[in-house]
Amino acid sequence: MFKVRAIEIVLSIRPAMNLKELATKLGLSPTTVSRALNGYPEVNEATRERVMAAAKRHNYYPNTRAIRLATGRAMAVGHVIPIATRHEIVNPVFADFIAGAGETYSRNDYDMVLSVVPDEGEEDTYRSLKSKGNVDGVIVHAPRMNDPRIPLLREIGLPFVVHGRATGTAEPYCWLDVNNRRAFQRATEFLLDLGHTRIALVNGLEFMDFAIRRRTGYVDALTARGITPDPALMASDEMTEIAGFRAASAMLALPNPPTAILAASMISGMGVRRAVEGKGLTVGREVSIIIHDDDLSYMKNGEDVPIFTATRSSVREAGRLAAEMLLDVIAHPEAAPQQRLLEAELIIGQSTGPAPKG
Amino acid sequence: MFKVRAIEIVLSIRPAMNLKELATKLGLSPTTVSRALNGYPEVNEATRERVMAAAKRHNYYPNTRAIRLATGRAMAVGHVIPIATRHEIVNPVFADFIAGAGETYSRNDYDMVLSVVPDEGEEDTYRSLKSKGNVDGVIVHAPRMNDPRIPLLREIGLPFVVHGRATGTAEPYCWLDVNNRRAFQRATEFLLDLGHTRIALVNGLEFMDFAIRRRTGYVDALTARGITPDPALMASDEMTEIAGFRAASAMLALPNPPTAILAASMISGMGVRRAVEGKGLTVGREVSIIIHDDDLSYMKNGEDVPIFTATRSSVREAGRLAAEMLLDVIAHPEAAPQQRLLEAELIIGQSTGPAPKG
DNA sequence: TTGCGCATCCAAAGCGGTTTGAATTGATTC
DNA sequence: GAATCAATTCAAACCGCTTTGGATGCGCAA
Repeated sequence: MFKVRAIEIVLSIRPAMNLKELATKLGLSPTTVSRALNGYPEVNEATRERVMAAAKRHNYYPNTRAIRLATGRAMAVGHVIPIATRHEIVNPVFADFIAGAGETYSRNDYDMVLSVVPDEGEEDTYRSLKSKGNVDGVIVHAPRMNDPRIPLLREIGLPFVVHGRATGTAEPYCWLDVNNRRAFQRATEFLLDLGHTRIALVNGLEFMDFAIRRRTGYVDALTARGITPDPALMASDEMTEIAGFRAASAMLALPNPPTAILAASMISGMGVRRAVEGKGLTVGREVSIIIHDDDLSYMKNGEDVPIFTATRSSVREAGRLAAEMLLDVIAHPEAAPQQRLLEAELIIGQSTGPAPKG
Repeated sequence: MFKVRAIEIVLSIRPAMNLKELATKLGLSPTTVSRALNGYPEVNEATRERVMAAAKRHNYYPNTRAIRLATGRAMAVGHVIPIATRHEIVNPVFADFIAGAGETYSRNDYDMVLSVVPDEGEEDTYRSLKSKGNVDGVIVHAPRMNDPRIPLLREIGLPFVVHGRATGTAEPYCWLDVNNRRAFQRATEFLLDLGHTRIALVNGLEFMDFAIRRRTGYVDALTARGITPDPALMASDEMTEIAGFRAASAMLALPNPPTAILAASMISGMGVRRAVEGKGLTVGREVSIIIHDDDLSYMKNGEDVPIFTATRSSVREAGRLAAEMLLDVIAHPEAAPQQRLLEAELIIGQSTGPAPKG
């Protein structure tokens, strides 16, 4: 009994083999072993193979902490998530973005570190992340108008990529965004082409940059066809089922109700649908609905919910691409800021149809 | 122009002040400065204050990478998220758990590192996390029956805490779980007390441990009152809106339909509600519904959705507590495995009422 | 034969902290 | 007045890797 236990303890306590030990075992210097493993040219191919084999055999893994200190790089990327507001991790869209970004980091041997901090501590977090050297760069989530994080990050010299854009920021910076304006413009045009003229917008909160752009696209499309946007047909609220339900219910109760509704997300779209059906109307006949579909992996349009006509853009893919961009920025800090605009595609589903005859 | 640019570059390139520099500036040895900052007793209080002040003034932050190498601790905790399946990050519940855990880590100056890896790579990930020394411990998510990760982690000696339990694992291990069996037992009893006898269960996938326990609780409660569980009233599927809708619709179409339905989550509960209303029935009168409510921050029962009667247990709080447990295990690796069972509370909402008179 | 270049390999100096083992000093004890 | 002790402080080793600046040996042109 005691004996067995002692052995276990020894086994679990024995530290992992390190470079020096491996080198000794091979009768080589740590320098050569390190170079052999890292693919440097100044080492004999036969030697390299011997080293690689030995490393595998003794399953040697270089200690990440030592590498990080020696190279001066963190090999890690940060995502700072403020709590208290209901718009971040809280938001189911966020999880998919993180999943996408995480795939990229895994492939490149980077760690993804999430910092969950109180709202007011976000700036301090960036500062300390930088000066303590925990990460090589960060992704900025959910930009707002004149977002203070952008000048801050530039000032402290921490590489970053913004997911979305911050209206009002003058200096160029790295970002990756979906063309929200164009997406909602196209969706609106699609409805106009179907003969709709009373088209409503159930938007997200309009201090978020993407919501502003969506409204612009919607308004532009209407205006271009000579239709004056009706404030009664524009709502702005959280993107929840109940908010969608309420906004749509109110609009449908108007003397001159909409025949088509644009919803900001799948969830609010479900609320809109409930409102329409609750009025005894049929979606796609009396009332058309178009949603924006982030292509969430746990809630596929047409799989988990009936097929909505939608402007679709995978937020997970956006996560992958934003992460790639960030790694690139980290590798080439002096390069000009990259910017990338993804286009959403218009998916025709069963929730839209010709405008009902007056 | 050039001048300004040059200054910027110098500013952004100048490395952060380090211990040695600070020590020199103070006319002290690095040893003393380090000790002063870390609260060791063998340093004069006057000196300590001088050091603290200087550190703040020059805003010195110790380099995390160096600390990690020197102390041999990663000061980081891992969460491994397999992709490909639809049950992890993918799952909106997961985000809230992570947020809760993240709060704990922030408070304790630990980093939270998320590894998003392909399903089949999960075991290798744990191995490499351990041998490369990236983390001091991990949280195991979504345990299944006879989960292979538990023996693996024990074997490689990486501290861990399981969120949930793994039926079939013999050796004791650390876990934190909600008493799912009791929660569903109580919910079922509550319905029985209201006079219901045809009670249905719309469960999650039953290879997940929590789903098994919930069914047990449900079956036990029925059996204890002399009611034989009816297989036609038990469904098991993804916890999506559409799955809830389909399962409930099928049950309500039976010759002898249920008068009450237990749903595994808020989302599937919404599907159940849609099915009930779609049949022209009223929730809380003809059909009672009880859901399990994870108290998700982006979807509050009674705020974003009408109030359901529910068994409630905050998954975010679970994240906080599990993280605390893990930090404790890391600090005292030799201690006996901790285990903690959280009780869900029964929230009485508007979705339940007395059984309709036959 | 000498010298140069190339291919290999290695000793040692970092990276920026923590921690061990002593040294220094002034006060206390006998 | 010598020895002892507690309070402070420091020099140096160490954590495990990378990287600089040589060595070493050998083939080959001069």
